[in-house]
Amino acid sequence: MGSETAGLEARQPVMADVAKLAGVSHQTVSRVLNGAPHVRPGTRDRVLAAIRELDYRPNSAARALVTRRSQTLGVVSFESTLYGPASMLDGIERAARSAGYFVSVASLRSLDSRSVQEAVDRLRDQGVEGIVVIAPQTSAVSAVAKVSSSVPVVAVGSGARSSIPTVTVDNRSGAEAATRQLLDLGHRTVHHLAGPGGWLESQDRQEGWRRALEAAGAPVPTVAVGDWSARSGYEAGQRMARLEGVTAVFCANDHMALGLLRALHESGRPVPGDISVVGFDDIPEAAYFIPPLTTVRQDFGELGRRALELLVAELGGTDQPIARVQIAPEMVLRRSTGPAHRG
Amino acid sequence: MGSETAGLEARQPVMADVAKLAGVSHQTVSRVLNGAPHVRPGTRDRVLAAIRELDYRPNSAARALVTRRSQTLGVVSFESTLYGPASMLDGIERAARSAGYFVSVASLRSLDSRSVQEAVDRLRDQGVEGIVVIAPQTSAVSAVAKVSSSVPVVAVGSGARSSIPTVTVDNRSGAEAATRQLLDLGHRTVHHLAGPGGWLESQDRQEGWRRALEAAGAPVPTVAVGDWSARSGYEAGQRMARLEGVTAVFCANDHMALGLLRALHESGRPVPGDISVVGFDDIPEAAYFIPPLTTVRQDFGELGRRALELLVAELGGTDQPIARVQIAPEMVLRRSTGPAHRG
DNA sequence: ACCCCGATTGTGAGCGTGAACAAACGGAAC
DNA sequence: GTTCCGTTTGTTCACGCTCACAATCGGGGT
Repeated sequence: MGSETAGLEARQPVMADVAKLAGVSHQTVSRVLNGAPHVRPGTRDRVLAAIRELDYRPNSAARALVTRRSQTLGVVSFESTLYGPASMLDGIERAARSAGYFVSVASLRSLDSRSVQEAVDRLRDQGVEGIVVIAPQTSAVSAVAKVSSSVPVVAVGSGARSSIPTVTVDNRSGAEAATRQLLDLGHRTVHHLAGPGGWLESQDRQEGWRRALEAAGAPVPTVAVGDWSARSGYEAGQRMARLEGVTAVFCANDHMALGLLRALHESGRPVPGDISVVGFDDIPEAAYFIPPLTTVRQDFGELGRRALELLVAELGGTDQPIARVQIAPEMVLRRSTGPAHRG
Repeated sequence: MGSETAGLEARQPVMADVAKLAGVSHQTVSRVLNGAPHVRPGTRDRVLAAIRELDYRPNSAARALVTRRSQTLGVVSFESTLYGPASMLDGIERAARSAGYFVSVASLRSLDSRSVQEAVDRLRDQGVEGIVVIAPQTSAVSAVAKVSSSVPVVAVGSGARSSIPTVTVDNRSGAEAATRQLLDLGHRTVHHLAGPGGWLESQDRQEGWRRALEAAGAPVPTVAVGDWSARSGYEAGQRMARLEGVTAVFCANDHMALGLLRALHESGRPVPGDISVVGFDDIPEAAYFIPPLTTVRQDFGELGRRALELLVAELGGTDQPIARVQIAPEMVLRRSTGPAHRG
């Protein structure tokens, strides 16, 4: 039976069907599909015609089974709702596509090690060939480093001091540039609204800020700490507005800067007339804050792309040393910064 | 050879290895793994122990090959960098996970039909069982409807008048509520900054706005058109600031509202003193605009979740009629709206 | 005319799993 | 003690593809 059972519901055509229609063996079809050499052009054409006619599509599971390659990469991401992570994911996906890979995502509920473990396991169960982790928190990265058995892993957006390859923006030099920029405008010192503890970005940006101040011989004020949210920036801003001698603030990200701007506005402290503000990230909205925000741009898409390149290289086989790619951020000057008032 | 070749690099253990270690047949291992009945508890325990000892993980490709189910769903998304799409993706992923599916993403370069076709094909080649499309533009949705052969498709975020199941926010009633809100505050009429043509959201929100005006017997001003970006909102705002008689503006999204707020600010038109502004979406930043933005909240995560539920139901088999889920949006009152000034 | 070699095509095996069927087991009913 | 039936386990096959190898074809050299 089989061939003559012209069942009404035609099952998906398989390679053998194409072969029969083209009058060749299934192996020849396979050769055409995989671009193998030694196929006579005429034969190839007949096979391709048969493929089109049947609308045949190779079964990826069967292929994966025999080649042991799923053509799939996994992405673990944490707050994928935010602009940064979302952009990195986007960059990763595009790069993966052009490298011939599919992308499967697993988002993290929380940042504890168990949750990371779970996400990575999930992806491994699916048979991904490699994993990109978008999880900028110290704990997540170290959790991943522990887990990384048997599947290559690359961290992106952070994790510069872990045992796995990473791609990040140079947070330290970005923060330094921002701080120096303010000092150059004549500010005696620069206050800092940092990100939450445990995030490498927070640490690095804070360190860059501190270093710039010290290099200039400026006093180092107490650090305010937020949680990246506009709300936390707002609250910090209310506190700072009451402080004496604050003329410049470097915020660890644009969202907190947004909240800070509003708090200063409501407290009657004009920006930049009274206080200058700098952010970090350059989210698309930053140019439309009131006033437009001077900030440090990171190219998240590029980060994602580079991370994927790194992963693909690693998959390539020749195991190179653990790579640490750092991308230089770029200062974007807008109207939230100005010269220190003579005071 | 084979069994005695204790190769240094141990290959991934397979079911047979587990079976041998546990002293059972591979089929029994399979039964344990799939929770099949009729396995003696003692046997199950031995198998589980063997699985743990070898750190065995089932080969998903082999399973997919034989069951013809990949346990994978695809997501096609367009501007996945924006808050809305990113949140929907997040919601989809979470829901998929708890339904036992993996999620594979394919982002669109552009919104033409060819590009959509390409993305869908890509996912089908990967063997996804169903697809969620996050692509709120008319053309994309209709392209998908054409393509949807052989794989169930659900559209989310838009597409309320297509031939495929959809999950959306009720844009019309949201826009109506926003407009009515402004009219109730005493404004003679409400101007509208619409989204770009070709987007269903734009159309529906504009229609809701118009309907509310007509219901109140208010004049219907010319519509300004933006492209969702803050920049376009800014430009529209500059134009509106020069117009006579503008006391209230309903923007089709929060980003444009942000730009509009800045333009009004720079033109010396206080909000809400001179002009009231309402947005749509309630992005997390909206509460920290200057002034905080009154807007219409959509729960993007919920949209994603519902879309996935719909898709899973469709996969369930019993083909139900084409579903149209609409979620009610919610007005969020903040300080960007106030009573019309007398005069 | 015959042999050799590269180009081209076909054949068979096996990837790791689940499904169908068969076999073995063990207790209850007679 | 025998029969019957439900529980438990094993055997065999197929899923659709790629890989290794064998077979065939065809032209150039001798």
